[in-house]
Amino acid sequence: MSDLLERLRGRGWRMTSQRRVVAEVLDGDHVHLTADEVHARAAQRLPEISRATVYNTLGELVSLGEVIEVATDGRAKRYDPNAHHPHQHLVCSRCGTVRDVHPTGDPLADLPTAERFGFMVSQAEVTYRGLCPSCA
Amino acid sequence: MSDLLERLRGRGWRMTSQRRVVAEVLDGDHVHLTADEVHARAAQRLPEISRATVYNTLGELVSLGEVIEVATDGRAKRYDPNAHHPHQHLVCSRCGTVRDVHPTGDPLADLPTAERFGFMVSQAEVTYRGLCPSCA
DNA sequence: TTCTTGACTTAGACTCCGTCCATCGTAGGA
DNA sequence: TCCTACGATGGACGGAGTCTAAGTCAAGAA
Ligand SMILES: [Mn+2]
Ligand SMILES: [Mn+2]
Ligand SMILES: [Zn+2]
Ligand SMILES: [Zn+2]
Repeated sequence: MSDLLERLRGRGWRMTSQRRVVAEVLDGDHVHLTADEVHARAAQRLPEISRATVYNTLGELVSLGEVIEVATDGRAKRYDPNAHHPHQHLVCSRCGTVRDVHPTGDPLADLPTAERFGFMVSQAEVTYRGLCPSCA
Repeated sequence: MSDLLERLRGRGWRMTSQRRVVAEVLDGDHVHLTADEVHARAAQRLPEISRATVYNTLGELVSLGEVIEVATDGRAKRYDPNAHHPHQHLVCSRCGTVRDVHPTGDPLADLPTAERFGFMVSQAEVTYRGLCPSCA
């Protein structure tokens, strides 16, 4: 993640303290924070950072492919910096905990042409649901 | 779907005109309406039906397993009466159109025990994304 | 049939998540 | 050092969904 800042600079980003702090908050694996959680953690280091800036920065990171947006069912989207190792998610249906998982097999290959209805299918997203050890 | 009303009566539901109309609107396969679309169609037959009642009825149908809730990424949830034939969804990333699809293979079987982290995994939901013929 | 009652419906206020906008500030090149 | 276009700010705004208090009515009892 330390080289994320380098990659962004290389793409012509102005390096502001706000963007630096958001990138720092997203450091690490198995991080799946909501925008407001990112904002809260960023605000510990940079108290006056605004929600709008967090949303803007997250949106930019997503469209650069540096962060993945994970939509979880009615609640706020989560932002996942683990964008360079494709994976799927296992979600606890009770408490909402999210884990990265790596299933075998390619779900895209499991969708026959006859079942594509002329769509240009580009992505298959698998969400496993169940009860986590603490909730079971 | 005609026997849906029977099943509901059997479960002790009061049969109101509002519930009847919502059930009628959801009749058919490949129906994936938002709550507001359900409300609009229901209001053609029963002009004074309220949004709250539509939400209540849809929620009840979901928890009875008669309708499936399909969360599509930031937009409004869609309600799918095709609950008794398991299937997955193909979503247009541009216009949001939803199609039912039937992939081969079982994604649950593709998740090794070592990748389950002690969860009691009970469900795998696959969302295929791409551009529909009109959007491509 | 009429009565009774609690389940159901309603309108609108409210919450949550996210976007937009006008204005201000500043990173970084000249 | 100065300039300016890019970025930050906060507050208004919007869509989707929930909640509540008051009114209505389905359906069983008599
Ligand atoms: Mn992840
Ligand atoms: Mn469907
Ligand atoms: Zn849990
Ligand atoms: Zn489309």
